[in-house]
Amino acid sequence: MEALINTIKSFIRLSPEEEQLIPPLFSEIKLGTGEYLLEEGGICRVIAFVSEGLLRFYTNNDGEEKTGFFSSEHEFLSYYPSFLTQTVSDKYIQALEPTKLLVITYDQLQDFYARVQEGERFGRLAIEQVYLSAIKQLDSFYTDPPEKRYQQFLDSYPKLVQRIPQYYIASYVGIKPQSLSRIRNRLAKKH
Amino acid sequence: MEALINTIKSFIRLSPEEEQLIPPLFSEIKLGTGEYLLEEGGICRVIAFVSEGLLRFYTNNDGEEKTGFFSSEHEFLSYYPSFLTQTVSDKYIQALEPTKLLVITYDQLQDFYARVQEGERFGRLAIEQVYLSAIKQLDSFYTDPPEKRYQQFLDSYPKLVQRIPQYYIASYVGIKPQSLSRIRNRLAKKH
DNA sequence: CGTTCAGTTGACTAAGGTCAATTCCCGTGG
DNA sequence: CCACGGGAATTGACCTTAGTCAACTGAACG
Repeated sequence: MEALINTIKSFIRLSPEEEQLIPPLFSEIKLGTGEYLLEEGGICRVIAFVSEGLLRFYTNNDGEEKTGFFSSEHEFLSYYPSFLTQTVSDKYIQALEPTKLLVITYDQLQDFYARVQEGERFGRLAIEQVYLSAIKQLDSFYTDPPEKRYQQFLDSYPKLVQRIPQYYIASYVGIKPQSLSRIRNRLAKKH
Repeated sequence: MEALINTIKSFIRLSPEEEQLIPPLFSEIKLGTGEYLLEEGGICRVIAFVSEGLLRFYTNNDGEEKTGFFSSEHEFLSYYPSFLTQTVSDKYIQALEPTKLLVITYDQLQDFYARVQEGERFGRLAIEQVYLSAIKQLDSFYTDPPEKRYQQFLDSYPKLVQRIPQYYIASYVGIKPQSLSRIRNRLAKKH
């Protein structure tokens, strides 16, 4: 909870009274490995703050899974297209490790917006952050070949590499596990 | 200007007094075909509302242009990663037709946020919109082959197709003009 | 009528996908 | 302690599709 408040404070100012407001608005959820925060056909009812653990966001197209991103400690996580409009989603958010989350519901977030001076501002800044990283990904998909995307993943998340099975990384990069294996082979030979 | 105010009103409520505030905050810019709203090495200093015309957003990677999106009448347009942080960008926004824009600068937008009751809310909702469409594009890049992406472009922007040269459409779809030509050929033979 | 440039077409290349066999790793049970 | 089972990862042969290079067509414009 302390990490959550500090993270919020890195976006906006919080008066001591406002700080008191925060804990009751969030509740803790625990997920075991393989359990879901969001499943196909469900609505993403919360924004989650990861206190502990690791999750992946993915879609299932005709039996083929595509991983959009991974979220680990001290990151906010949601599927905004479903959360913002409170409509049914076709995406999944799954824990890859035993995970602890602090979650806020849509209604409680509206409450936060109403009662915290710079609440709306926080909402805007937070979504800006998420938006910027989505753009960055989109950009990389447009311009970078799989090999470069893999290397960027290694560079950006060196600590996560050991925690994530290779076939999930492949699906994040946008290729099959076999192809990632060949790319790794090629890269290894370069050194 | 009327179209702009109506578009803002589709997001938030505006009191009559607040409505008066809007026009002075925006200024009109005209661009001829081929002229730029944003060039590489520049900072995106405004958010623009397209009153008339058509623009494309693109990057230049080693002499190869990649088109991110097109914007036409009554759409908001900016390159947020540069605008939000007011940092140098490596992207271009170029008019494909004679174009009229209503633009608001970063400072004037902060003014708007401060003086309009639901201003921050508008900022949040607006960026949410932009974010959702970015996600949709990202999703389509992950999952759809070029052929499908082309058909979706035809379906989504039937009116724009005649206004945009094919090689820009190819670069939007993510392939070379030659490949798009072959895809069009294949599709034509199906009917 | 010739220049120019978008668009098409053809031959060939490169890179990821597919299918299948094999190896590696790790945990379980005899 | 070792043998086995199962999923992950690798490797090989072949396929599919976009990229590349280049020639050609066709329409617009002076």
